[in-house]
Amino acid sequence: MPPNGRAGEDGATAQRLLDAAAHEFALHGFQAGRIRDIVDAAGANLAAVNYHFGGKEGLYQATLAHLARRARDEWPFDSPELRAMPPEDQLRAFVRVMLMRYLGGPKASPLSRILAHELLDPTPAFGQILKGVSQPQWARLVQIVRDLLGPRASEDDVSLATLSTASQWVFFLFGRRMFEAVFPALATDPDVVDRLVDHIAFSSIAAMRATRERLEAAPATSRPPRRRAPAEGTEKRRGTAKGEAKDRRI
Amino acid sequence: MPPNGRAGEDGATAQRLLDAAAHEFALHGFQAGRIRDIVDAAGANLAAVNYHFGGKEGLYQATLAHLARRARDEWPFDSPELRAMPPEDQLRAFVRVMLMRYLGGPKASPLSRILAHELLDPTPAFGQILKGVSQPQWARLVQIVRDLLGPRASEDDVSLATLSTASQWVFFLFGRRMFEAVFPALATDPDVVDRLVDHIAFSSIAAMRATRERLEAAPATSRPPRRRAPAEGTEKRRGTAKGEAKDRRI
DNA sequence: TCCTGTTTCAAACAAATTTTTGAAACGGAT
DNA sequence: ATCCGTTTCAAAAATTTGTTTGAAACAGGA
Repeated sequence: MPPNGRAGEDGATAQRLLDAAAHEFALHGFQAGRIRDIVDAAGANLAAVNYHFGGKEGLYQATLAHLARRARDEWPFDSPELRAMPPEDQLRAFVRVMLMRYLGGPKASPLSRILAHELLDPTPAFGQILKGVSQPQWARLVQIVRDLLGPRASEDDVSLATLSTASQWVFFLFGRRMFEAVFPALATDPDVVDRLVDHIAFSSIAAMRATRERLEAAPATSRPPRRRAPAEGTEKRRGTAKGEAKDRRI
Repeated sequence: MPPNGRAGEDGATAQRLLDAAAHEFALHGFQAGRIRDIVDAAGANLAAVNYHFGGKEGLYQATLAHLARRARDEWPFDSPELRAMPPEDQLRAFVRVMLMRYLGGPKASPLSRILAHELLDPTPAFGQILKGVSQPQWARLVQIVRDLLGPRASEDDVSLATLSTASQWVFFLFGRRMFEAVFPALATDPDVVDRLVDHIAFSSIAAMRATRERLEAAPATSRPPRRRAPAEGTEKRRGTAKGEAKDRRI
């Protein structure tokens, strides 16, 4: 009989399963990820997943924990040395780390891709991964942006500028294939990442400088001039009511 | 016996199936989308999908075709009137259309979300949807950006600026949940879309203006100053070899 | 060596999902 | 009214995929 189901990262098999699971879940997400493919890649028996992790969901959880731990070590986006630099350089360093995570080829972070799947079709683990992985990064970036925008910037100004900046690398979390298809010349440049870092840092800083100038010119409001009016934004979710099948989806 | 399996959009049932399928596939993608949920939502029998579309894959194909046709009509991003405006206004209009597609609540385009799923975990339909849906939009945007950057801009300059601009709305194709979690104040503003349009247009134009100034100041090269060096970018795909199960995935 | 707890394995099992089937309902034309 | 092609339906097969099982292999210590 299995000890309790609850195991973590002791045996060599369990370790190989975690690595293979990271790959598979990164590629296809939780629901579409096949545990048969995982055990094949890990050279393990089908029952190993249940023995070591108590099931597919347990393996997923363990994989997330495993990856989160590794990501913190391998791609630090914060450090005392960084904090000592001017905000422009802090931003540049931040951009580099993020782009390496997303475009860094074999070194790219599977966790990022899993987060992408969770964003599109969340599982119960969504909240946890958002809080543990994304929030710290956003918080750090918000600090940098606030420095760049200066004291006149409102919270919303900072939020908007943070979004615009981050989106320029978050794009590659999803859009790598689109990038390669639409801009093949750029995408095949061996220096892509460097050129992207340069460009994103340059244009983000330029945009924020312009915003700062606007804010410091007009002392009254902080919202840019409006032109048109109406909008809305809500959307349905998959109801947990309607006694349907298992709720592997949120 | 089914006529041939090949049907399109004649019967009322087939139409309802298409609508329900658009919703389901937009939410969960092809693989995770359940045909049982589709027929339930459409008030049709389980066998109807096979009768009318020859199977789940046929329904998916038909849904894509159906949505592509509708998207062209409902959210035009190009027109003679638009072309007559100054490029700044063209960009603003473009941003608005795209944000409405992604954040427009019930009016948001299911096709966009399906594209998102395809980007993350492509099916054989990926090429078709990229070519038919995305490419025209990118091409139009590239034109606008080229106008804004002026004649000194190289192809790569245009590509980079296009990416930076587009990424600011493409973000919301995937990141809506993140947006809501990280910037709740902004996300619940009833005027979000308008504020985002204003901000994205403003900061994109500011960034491009800065790039243009840089280009026109230094006549020689067109690449911004470098700082660090190395990088790479490749990644494995799921091999079609290794006689595995059906290749619903690419 | 023998015992004991752990790990691996092939096969069976179970649950969920897609596909098929054969009959019934339907609707218009003869 | 009857015929015939089309469409719908409930039920059953087939497939895919996660889980369980019972035995065998393994490892370390009495």
